[in-house]
Amino acid sequence: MSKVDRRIAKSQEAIKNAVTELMSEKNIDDITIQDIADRANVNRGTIYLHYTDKYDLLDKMIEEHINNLRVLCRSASEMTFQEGNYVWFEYFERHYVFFSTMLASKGAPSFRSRFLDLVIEEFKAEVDVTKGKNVGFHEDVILQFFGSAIVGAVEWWFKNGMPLPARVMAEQTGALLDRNLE
Amino acid sequence: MSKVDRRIAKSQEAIKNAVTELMSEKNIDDITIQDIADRANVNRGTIYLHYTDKYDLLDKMIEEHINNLRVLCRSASEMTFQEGNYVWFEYFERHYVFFSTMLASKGAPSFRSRFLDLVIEEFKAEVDVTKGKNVGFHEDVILQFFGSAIVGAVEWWFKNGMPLPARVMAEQTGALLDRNLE
DNA sequence: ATTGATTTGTTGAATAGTCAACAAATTGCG
DNA sequence: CGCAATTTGTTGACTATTCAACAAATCAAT
Repeated sequence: MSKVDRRIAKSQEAIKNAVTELMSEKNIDDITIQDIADRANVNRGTIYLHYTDKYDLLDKMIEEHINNLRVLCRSASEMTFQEGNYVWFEYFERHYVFFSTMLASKGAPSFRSRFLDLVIEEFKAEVDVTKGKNVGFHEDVILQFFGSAIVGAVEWWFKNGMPLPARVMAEQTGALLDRNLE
Repeated sequence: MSKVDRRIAKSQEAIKNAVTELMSEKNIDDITIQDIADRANVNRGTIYLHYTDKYDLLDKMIEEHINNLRVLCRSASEMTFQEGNYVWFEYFERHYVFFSTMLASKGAPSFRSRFLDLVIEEFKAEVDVTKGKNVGFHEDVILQFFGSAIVGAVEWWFKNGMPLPARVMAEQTGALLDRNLE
């Protein structure tokens, strides 16, 4: 919580927003540092002050989103799957541009698996899958199975331009998880 | 023209936007410098770096808008009144929050007269009102008459929440001016 | 009027951002 | 391929912004 200098916060915010915008327009490899600087209204040198290169910047952005989701998870640990999922889907909605380009085929190929890892990690922490209706199953099978399921649903949601409200997505995926994991 | 340090431009832009936002929410006298700094996401000291106080800041904003309108006028000097007015009304529309709070009774009482002065000044520069259908009239009477007319129309437009598109306002006021001044 | 709280305007030191210039690396095209 | 143009990453000097601290001014209510 140590107070970050306001200038740093503003510059990084502008830079990250610029990247997400640009990524919805063209492939990451076709984006130059100068493009980012222009869009962010920041001197090119400022970017090097915080990131070693384009990919480091993207990595840090991914890292940050993953971490925000992790925090959301912790704060929602006492909720049902339906409520908890809604918190996630709200976050997705708020960062639509980022997630939809990230999950689109050529955003950052690594993102999908980072995302899946997080989902599974959180399932593992929140649910004891070896009790109840899932006795006898191998834990990793269960986790991989339902982790992939939820990630796939999210992917579908973005690729089809969020055809359902976040609330509905949360309720339906939540219900499916409840039915299988609680 | 590109010699203003980027940081100065960004800070001033943020500060001015913050003020227009805040002015649409409460009276200028109820706005503290800290309010502005918070909204602009800028240190309080930064404001004093550019403006001596709240009212100086507001003055400079007014000055700038008046001047922008003046420049627009020059660049539109070869147009008909209808075309030229459209340029103005587009500018009004783009800065809706500012103009509507400025022309609202409690905005800045001085603004209306500054605005009227500009309109008259530009009429004087663009139109020879003593020729044609206006021979025999006193120039200042004509200028004051039609200056007030256009300012009043703009005022009405803002106070009623821009009930007509800028294009229509420009066409109608433009036609009325053409009929009387050309 | 006397309090206590908020806002103001100013200071000085620390630092983030700017800008221009540079060489090295990469791209792209005939 | 080879060459020109662009992009990259780095540097150093300069300056705008930040932040915390301060006393003075203003406000609000008893």
